[in-house]
Amino acid sequence: MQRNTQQRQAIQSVLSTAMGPLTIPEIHQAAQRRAPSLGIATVYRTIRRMLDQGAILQIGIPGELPRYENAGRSHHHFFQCRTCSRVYEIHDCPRDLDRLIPEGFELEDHEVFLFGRCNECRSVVS
Amino acid sequence: MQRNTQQRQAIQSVLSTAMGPLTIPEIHQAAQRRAPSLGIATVYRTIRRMLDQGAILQIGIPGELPRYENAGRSHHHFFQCRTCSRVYEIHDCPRDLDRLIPEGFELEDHEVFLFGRCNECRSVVS
DNA sequence: ATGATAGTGATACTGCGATATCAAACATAA
DNA sequence: TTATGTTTGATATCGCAGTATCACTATCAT
Repeated sequence: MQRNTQQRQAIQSVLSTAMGPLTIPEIHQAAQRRAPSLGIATVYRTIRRMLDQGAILQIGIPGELPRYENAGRSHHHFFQCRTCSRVYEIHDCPRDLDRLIPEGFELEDHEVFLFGRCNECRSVVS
Repeated sequence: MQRNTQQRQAIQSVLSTAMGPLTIPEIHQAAQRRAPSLGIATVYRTIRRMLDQGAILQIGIPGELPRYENAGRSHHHFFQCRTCSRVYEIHDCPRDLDRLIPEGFELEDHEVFLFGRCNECRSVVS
């Protein structure tokens, strides 16, 4: 039977308050604020179990480590800042994607990644 | 000085006639029709050199090996078939992506991946 | 034709993300 | 409080994409 440990609480808390999907190292670092001794193996184990249970989803971004976010959120896409590399959720979606595909093809799903500079990084004088 | 070998010609030919970006194993397998003894190390070396020279571009698709395509093509996106895993180019683009991003953010670039079933796989009786 | 040298193929090695191992620590039922 | 069995942290190990090595081969200017 599954136990409710400090470490798991820390990881779940980090994922619940995240602004976007996080990598394993990001989760590890953030969760150590609540559980200082947290080891990287526990992060991998916990994330894998949560994936198996369907509690979180894996998000792949080209050329990056896999990221994880809580399941059950509404359909969304991602914006990655080219300065700080952070990933933000976009709660909107392009329309008419069906018109893009060739005749005879069947569209089931789509992913949209936007890249640029986030609010915070733009306001830094460089 | 760079020499024009059978192996390089085979790899360039494969990339020029491809319907979409190819992985290293895909390039290796296809190029072996023209250069049967072609080794995988030569494919890696040649692709790396062509990347350095700007002759090809690297395309990352979430959860997949990197793919490569000739540079200088017009802006396009990708469709991946969930049955055969092949990737096709889409010569069209969603509009109005600027409206998706939050206030204060700056959009520089975008990637769109479509997933579904290609013409060929749909026509197979299953 | 031939010599200089860039390129090739086989394979050993590297880098690194992810997993397995195991003794110690902790959570929970009784 | 105690016993049981799950979880943890440190670290060894694995898997695999990609690179380095090196003897041999092929290209191409002469």
